[in-house]
Amino acid sequence: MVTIKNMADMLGLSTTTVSNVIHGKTSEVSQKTVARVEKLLEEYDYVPNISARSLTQNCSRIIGVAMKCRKDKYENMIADPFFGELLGAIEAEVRARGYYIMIYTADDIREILRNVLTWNVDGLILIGMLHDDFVQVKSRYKKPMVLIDSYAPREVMKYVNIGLDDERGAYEMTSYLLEQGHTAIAFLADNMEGVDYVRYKGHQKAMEDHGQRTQEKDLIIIRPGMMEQESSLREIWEMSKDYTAFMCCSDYYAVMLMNYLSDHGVRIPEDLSMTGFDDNLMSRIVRPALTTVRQDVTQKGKLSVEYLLGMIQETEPPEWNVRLPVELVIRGSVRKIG
Amino acid sequence: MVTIKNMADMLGLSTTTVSNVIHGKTSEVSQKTVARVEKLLEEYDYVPNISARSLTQNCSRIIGVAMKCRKDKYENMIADPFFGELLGAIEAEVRARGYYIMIYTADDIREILRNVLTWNVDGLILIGMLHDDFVQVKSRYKKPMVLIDSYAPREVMKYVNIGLDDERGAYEMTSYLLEQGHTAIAFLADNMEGVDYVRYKGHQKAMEDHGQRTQEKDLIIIRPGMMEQESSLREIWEMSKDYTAFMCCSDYYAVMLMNYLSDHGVRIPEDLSMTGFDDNLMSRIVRPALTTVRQDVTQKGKLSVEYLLGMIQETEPPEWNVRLPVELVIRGSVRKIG
DNA sequence: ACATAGACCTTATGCGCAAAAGGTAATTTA
DNA sequence: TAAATTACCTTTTGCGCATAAGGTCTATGT
Repeated sequence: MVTIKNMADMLGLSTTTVSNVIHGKTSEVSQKTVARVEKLLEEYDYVPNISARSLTQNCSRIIGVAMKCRKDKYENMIADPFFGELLGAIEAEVRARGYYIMIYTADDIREILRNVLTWNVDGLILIGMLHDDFVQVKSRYKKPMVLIDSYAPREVMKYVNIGLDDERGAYEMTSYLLEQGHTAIAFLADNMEGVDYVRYKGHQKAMEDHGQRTQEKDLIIIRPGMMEQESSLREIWEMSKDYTAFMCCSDYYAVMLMNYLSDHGVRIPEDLSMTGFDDNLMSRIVRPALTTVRQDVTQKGKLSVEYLLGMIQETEPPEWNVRLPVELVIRGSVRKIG
Repeated sequence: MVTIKNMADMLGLSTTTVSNVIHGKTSEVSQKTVARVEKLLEEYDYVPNISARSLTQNCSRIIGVAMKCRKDKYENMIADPFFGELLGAIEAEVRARGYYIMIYTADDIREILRNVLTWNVDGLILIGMLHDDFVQVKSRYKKPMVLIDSYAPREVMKYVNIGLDDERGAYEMTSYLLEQGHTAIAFLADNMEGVDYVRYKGHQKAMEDHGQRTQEKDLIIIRPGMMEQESSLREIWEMSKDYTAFMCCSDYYAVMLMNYLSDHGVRIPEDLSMTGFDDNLMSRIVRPALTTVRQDVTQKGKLSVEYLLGMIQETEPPEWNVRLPVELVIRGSVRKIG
């Protein structure tokens, strides 16, 4: 490994001078010396050691991307088209700005926290973080953070919170289903803590506004692994007989379900209408193509990096709570009835 | 940030003693002191600074994952289900073994190399690397490397090379198509340098073994971005009239194409049969479900980490050239003709 | 002629950690 | 009883880098 000292020795200079050239502080070095140093750096293709730099500057140029996930979902996490797209967008933007990303996934938030601290990351992007976990992170990690899809409570709003207008998205989707004559709607959600809770609220509101009421039994919580489990899928299939429409909180669930159901003779949308959320690649390639709520995942990722790097450079973000617009995308998975 | 020195000062000990406790070298420290130190470490939730450790030990516990990709594919790279799954598997395995991963993507291999060197990564996983680029990496990076889907030439076989039995996969698929009566087969590939070249060879061999011959015009090279471009898709659509089957080197291409073609009135498989490669989630959810060649991407990722970490710990890998098995998966996208 | 200011260097220091080398008692061994 | 060993510490050094604090020499002003 070639170091600044190597370069300095070869040139008969001090490390300071070489360092100054590297950092473009050329006002303090003669033109001639600058040229000599630059030539040698080029020749030996000098690359600084980030660890060393990180030690002195107390900044690592690393952006941490943390998402809590259950053990049984580890491998599927990044593979999930939604996360993949988001991560890809974040990665591209971070790299374009000369930073690096480090991905942390674990089911224990403390493990994530330990990793973040051990690397001394300059800023953190938290994806889908729940309240209790966020509080833990906040108590130990004092640098800038951006939350994505995290619905943190108001009192922690000193951190940028990027998400969708989830309530509106769900409201519009439900309204659309109602307009198409559906009233027996099952709502399939991940859990009732984060984003999906807000979506459910939007759904409820739309139902009420149209004179319908929601019942607890119509809310189906998808536990991890259920979509890959024959028995769970079967259960949902049996429930489907009571409904004319399934409203899912993600394209992934909708698509997996459509797949299973149509394999078992349920015709979509003739027997059952189906909607998703996100507008992934998947929703476009299935048949019937999925009626869903579009969000701009790339924009989400890009924006979060922009805001975070801004905060790292100590500029106040233009907004603390960003709600990106959603758009109803009508395709072929919903049938008009009645 | 709490450091070893902080801890030592609070206890009236030297940093060495604290460091020894941290590293479990308790034979050199009295029981009583060990207990005192451990209590304080726990209390303050001490986390080592990896940068500092990396400096002294000359190892970073980072595994670099590098893939070259063109500028116009940046954001789609990780989002691609194949890469997502692979990356997810690698990430899970690396984390389970106490290492970290850093992802490097760029269109210029020198930029990747610079990043790898700057972080002093302990080992490198190169995905889909072409020969010339690999030579460049090899000339500057001297630590263990594992190649995935890279078809490096024999002389560099000191590095573990993990891939599929691509030739066999393509051979079997072509044989199947021939058995179903197809002879007018177009072969859609990414380029003729890496994996796809070997697949094409397998295709050719099968054709020849069955008394058919391949012509240059039947080989369609998919340039980046083509699958997202109306004009290119239209071109391919027009070509489709000359064939009874399209054999694609990835599920992604097959699915995107199926999508476009069926939107334009081409019935699959009635008018055109279609096959993929990989057996992604996508291939299962499209209709008709895609006939494809299955590979175990998770196994691929896991194995590459296993081998790499083995090499880092200086054990010779059991194999230098790993060809994972492939399996023909027959679904509904190929029609029997004649 | 002497102070002052720049231009262009170097020396010294410390980031947090690991490990080699060096202590000092208490305990064992021959 | 002296030498050797052991148990349990500390001091010192250096990883590669950035930077504060010092140098020395020349040009400029009065």
